[in-house]
Amino acid sequence: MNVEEIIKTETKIPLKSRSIIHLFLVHNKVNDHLAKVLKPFEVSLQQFNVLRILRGRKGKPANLSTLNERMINKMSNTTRLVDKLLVKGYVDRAVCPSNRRKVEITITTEGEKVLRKMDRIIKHAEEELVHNFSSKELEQLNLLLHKF
Amino acid sequence: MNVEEIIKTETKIPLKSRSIIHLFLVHNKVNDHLAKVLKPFEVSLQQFNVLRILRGRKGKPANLSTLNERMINKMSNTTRLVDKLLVKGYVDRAVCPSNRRKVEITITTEGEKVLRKMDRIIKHAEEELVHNFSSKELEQLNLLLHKF
DNA sequence: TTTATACATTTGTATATACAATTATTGTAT
DNA sequence: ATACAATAATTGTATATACAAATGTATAAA
Repeated sequence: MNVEEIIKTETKIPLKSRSIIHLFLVHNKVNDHLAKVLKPFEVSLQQFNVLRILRGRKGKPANLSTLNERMINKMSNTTRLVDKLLVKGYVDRAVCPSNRRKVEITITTEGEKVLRKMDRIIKHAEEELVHNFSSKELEQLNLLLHKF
Repeated sequence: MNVEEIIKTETKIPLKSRSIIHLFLVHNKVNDHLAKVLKPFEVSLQQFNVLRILRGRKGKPANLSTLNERMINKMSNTTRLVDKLLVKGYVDRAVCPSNRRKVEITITTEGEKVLRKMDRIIKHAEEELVHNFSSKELEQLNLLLHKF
């Protein structure tokens, strides 16, 4: 993935800008690919992440704020995201009895079922995406990303 | 930027997934920051990129397909993006005389003027974002991103 | 108790984007 | 010249998102 070639510029880009453009290009590639493999399930990457978070809570319900905290893309409208999962039957939503301002969101067994299917596909996609990397290189990448 | 801390999980994430999540987190941070510094100009990062591409053509007009090619986020609706720049007076649009299917988009002097202002701000923002990196580390990051 | 403040979520609005369908123009084969 | 395919851009539709404002509930102060 050569940056200059992809964005079709003849001029050499300064290192700092180049790094950031490179980051965007790679993110787009990864994002597009993951979105594509989730397409058959008719869920977005965001929705998939919400389901994963809910499963990670092992039955303990999550309210919207905690959900938001754990999400990769902090977004303001988690309400509508959960709505989508609700109509698909993948999550339940109930008013929290101890604090009626809050809502309690849990994953349904149906949600867990499709999530297991998605897991396999996503795992495979991730492996494809990083197939050029050795473990050592991935460790190195994480160290560098950590500097941002 | 510790991944597990940010997404608030106790369980250790496998290296491959961790790398991808890390990539997303960093991208979000960078994207948010750049969008924020462009906010006062009321242009999106995408619009800024279009202006930069047009300037790079040094007067030579660009049509929508070439514009699309050079954009970081390939998007289907460049038309509407250019519309926004048009109402701001930053670009001109004309039908290509030699091939009336095409349009010719050029940056206006007003567009160039604001672009120069944005350049300074973006340069500064980029330097802030990578301030923890040495040149050598940035080179290394680029090499690793190249593997995607 | 009333009032104010903080909290948690929802809703409204504008913009962004993905994808498909449509329009207009050009090139080409017969 | 006509028909058909290819190209370039635009439009329609559904969904996504950012941001601000509004709603409803709980807590604290006077």
